[in-house]
Amino acid sequence: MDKLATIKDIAKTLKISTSTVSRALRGQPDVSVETKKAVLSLAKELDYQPNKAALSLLKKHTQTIGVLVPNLDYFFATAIKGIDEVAMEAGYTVMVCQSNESFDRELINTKRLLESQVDGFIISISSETKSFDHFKRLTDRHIPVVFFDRTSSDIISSKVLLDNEDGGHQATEHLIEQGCKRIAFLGGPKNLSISNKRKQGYENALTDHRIKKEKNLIVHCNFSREAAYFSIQKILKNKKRPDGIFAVSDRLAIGAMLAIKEAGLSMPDDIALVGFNNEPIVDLLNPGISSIDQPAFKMGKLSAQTFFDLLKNQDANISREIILKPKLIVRESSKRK
Amino acid sequence: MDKLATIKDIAKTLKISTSTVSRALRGQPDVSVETKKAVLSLAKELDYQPNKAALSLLKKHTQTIGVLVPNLDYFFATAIKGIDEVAMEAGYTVMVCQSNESFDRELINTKRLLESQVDGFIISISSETKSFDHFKRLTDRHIPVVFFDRTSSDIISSKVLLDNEDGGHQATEHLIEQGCKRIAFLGGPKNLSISNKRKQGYENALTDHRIKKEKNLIVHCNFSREAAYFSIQKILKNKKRPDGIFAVSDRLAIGAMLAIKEAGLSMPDDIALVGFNNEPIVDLLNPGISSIDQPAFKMGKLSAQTFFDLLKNQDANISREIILKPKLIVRESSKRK
DNA sequence: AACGTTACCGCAACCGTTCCCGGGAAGCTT
DNA sequence: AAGCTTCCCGGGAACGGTTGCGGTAACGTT
Repeated sequence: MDKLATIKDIAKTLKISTSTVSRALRGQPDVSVETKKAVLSLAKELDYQPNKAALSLLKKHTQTIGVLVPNLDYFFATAIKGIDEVAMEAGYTVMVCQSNESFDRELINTKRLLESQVDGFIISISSETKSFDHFKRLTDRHIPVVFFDRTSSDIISSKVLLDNEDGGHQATEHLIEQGCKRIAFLGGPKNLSISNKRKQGYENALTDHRIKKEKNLIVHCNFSREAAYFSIQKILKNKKRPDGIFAVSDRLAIGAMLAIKEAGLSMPDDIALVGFNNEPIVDLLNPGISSIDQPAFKMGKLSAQTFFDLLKNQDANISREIILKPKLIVRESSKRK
Repeated sequence: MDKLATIKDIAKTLKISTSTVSRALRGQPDVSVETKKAVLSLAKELDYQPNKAALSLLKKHTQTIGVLVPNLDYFFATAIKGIDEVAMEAGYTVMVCQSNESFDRELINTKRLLESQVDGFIISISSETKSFDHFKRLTDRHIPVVFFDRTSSDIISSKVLLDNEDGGHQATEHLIEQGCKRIAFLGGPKNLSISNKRKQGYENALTDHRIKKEKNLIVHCNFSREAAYFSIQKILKNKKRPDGIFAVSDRLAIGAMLAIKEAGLSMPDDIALVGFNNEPIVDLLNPGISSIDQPAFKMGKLSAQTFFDLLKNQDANISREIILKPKLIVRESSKRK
C-alpha cells in the first residue's frame, strides 16, 4: 500500500514549514494568499487526506461513536440508520460492532472500540449478558454511553427505551378483548429486560381483567423461529391449550404461527396471535399478524441525539431516560368478528 | 471524559521508563520477572488499553477493514456477518458504513474511512453510482479493495460475485418449463450491474428457447416494494399481459405479488413468479415465492478471505475474481402441476 | 532616525507507542 | 586484572498533525 500524502510532503515540495501548510489547509490567518493557493492546489493534486490517528492523539477525540448491537436484524438495522443519520450530520462516523448475542464478543468489541478511542458508545446489550462490569468501567470513566432498547435496571446511564410493559399490556388486553381466556406468553431469554418487561405488562393485563395466570402457559426460548415453533408445538399438545398467544417478537410469532397451522388450528378463531416489532413482512402473511409497532428509526435518532447531549455536558452528571410509546397494529391474526 | 491510562502513567508510578513498560506489556525479553509482574498487575488495575491511534501512526496500519454497503437489508446484514466472522478471527475490526444508495454518501464514507486509515476496503457499490474515480484512487494507491455482489466491469479489482447471469437464466428457464410464454422482467435501477446481468440471463434463456423478447415486458424500478407494485400494476393493464414474472429481488417480487393479487389473478396459473435472494420470509407467504438463493454469508466470508490474501501479497498485482453459483428454490408461486 | 505595527512564517513541544541503540552492572572466562 | 557475555534498562527519534510563541522583514508613524 502506497503512503498517503502527508502535510510534510506538501511542506517539503513547497519548501515551507508544516505549520504553514496546516494553517493554509484549515483556512487560518497568517498565511499569504499565494502560499495558500499553492498549498491547496498541491493538496488536491496529491489527494491529501488528514490522518485521523494523528489528530486523535493530539486532540483526544476521534469524532467516532462506537455502536454495539446484538445483531443486524430489521429492528437494529433501522435503528442504526437513525443513528447514522444524526451522527453524519454532526460530522461523526459510527463504528458498528455486533455481539451476535454472545457475551464474549460483546466484551471483545467494547475493548476494541475503546482501543480505537471512540468518543462514546451507543449500546444494546446481548441476550447472554448478565454482568455489566465492562459497561460500568466506561461510565466510571465518564465516557458518554447511551443504552437503547435492550438495557438493564442495574445500569445507571442515559437510555432510550420503549415502554415494553405498556406494549405487553396493550397486546394482552387486546387479546382479552377479543375473547381470549387462556393467553400464552412466548418470551425470549429469561434475563433479557425487554422480554421481562413485556411479560410484566402481560401479567398486569391479566390481573386487571381478573384472569389468573397459568405457569405452563409461559414459555421462554431464544430468538429463533425454530425454537418458537417447538415451544408452541409442545404447548398445543396440552389438554388445555391456549386460545391466544402473545409473542415478544415477530420472528417468534412466525414460529408460533407455523406450529398453529400444523396443528390444524385456525387463526384467529381457535388461537389469536399478536407479535412484536411490526416488521414490514408480517402484514403479508396469511393471516396478517397483529404486532406491536416500535419506532426503530426514531429510537436510533434519539439515541444519537442524547449521545451528543451527553458529549456536551460531560461534567453535568445527568442521565436522561427517554421512553417511547409502542402502538398496537391489529391484523387478521387476532381480529375476531 | 477521564483520560484512559497510558504507558506513561504506568512508567511514572513504577519509576521506570516507557520502553520497559512497553516491553513488559508485550512479553518481550530484556525485562526482569519482577518488573514485568509489577507492570502487568498495574496495567490490569488501571484497566490499561493500548491506544490504537498511536499504534496506527507508528505502524502504518490499523487492523481495521472499511466495509461500505448500500444498506443493511437481509442480504448485506448476513454478508457482513460473514465478513465479521473471519475479520474477528484475524484480529481485525470492521468499520461498517452505509451509503443509503446515495452517491454523495458513498463519497463521504470512502473519504472518512480513508482518513481513519483503514487497511483496506470491502465494498458493494450504491445503485446511484455511475462514476468510479473515488474507488480508482484507492486501487491506484495499491490499497487492498475487494468488491462483492454489486460492482462494475469498469473497475479492475478483486471481486466476489454471484453468477447473476446464470441466476437470471435459471429463473427464466424454469418459468419457460412451467409453460410461460410471455415472461416479464422486473429489474432494479438501469445502471446496476447485478440487475443487468440477471437481465442478460433472462434474455439468453428466451433466445435459447426461441421466445422473442418483448420490450414492454421489461421494466426497471428502484428497489422498493411500492415501485414494483406500481410497475406490475401498469403491465397487467396491457391487453396482452404476461403469464410469468422474473423479479431481480424478493422485495420486488413481493410488490409484484401484491399487484397480481389485487388484479384478481392467481399464482402460479395465471402468472408464475420468481424472485431473487431467497430471503427467509418468502417461503411463509401465500403462495410461497420461488426464489434464486444466493449464499450471502459465504460471500461475506470469501470477501474477507480474499481481502486478507490481497493484504499479504500487496506487491503481486493480482486481482482474483470469485464467482459463486446461485440455486433456484422452487415454491408454489411458480410450480404448475 | 527611532519606534510601532502588520503580515507572514518557522521552531519546538506535544499526543502514545515502538524500537534501535547504547550503557551499566554483574558474573564469567582467560 | 583485563576482557567478554549476559541481563536489564533508559534515551531518543519517529509517526502526522496542531498551536503558542517568537522572529523577521517591510511598512507607516512620529
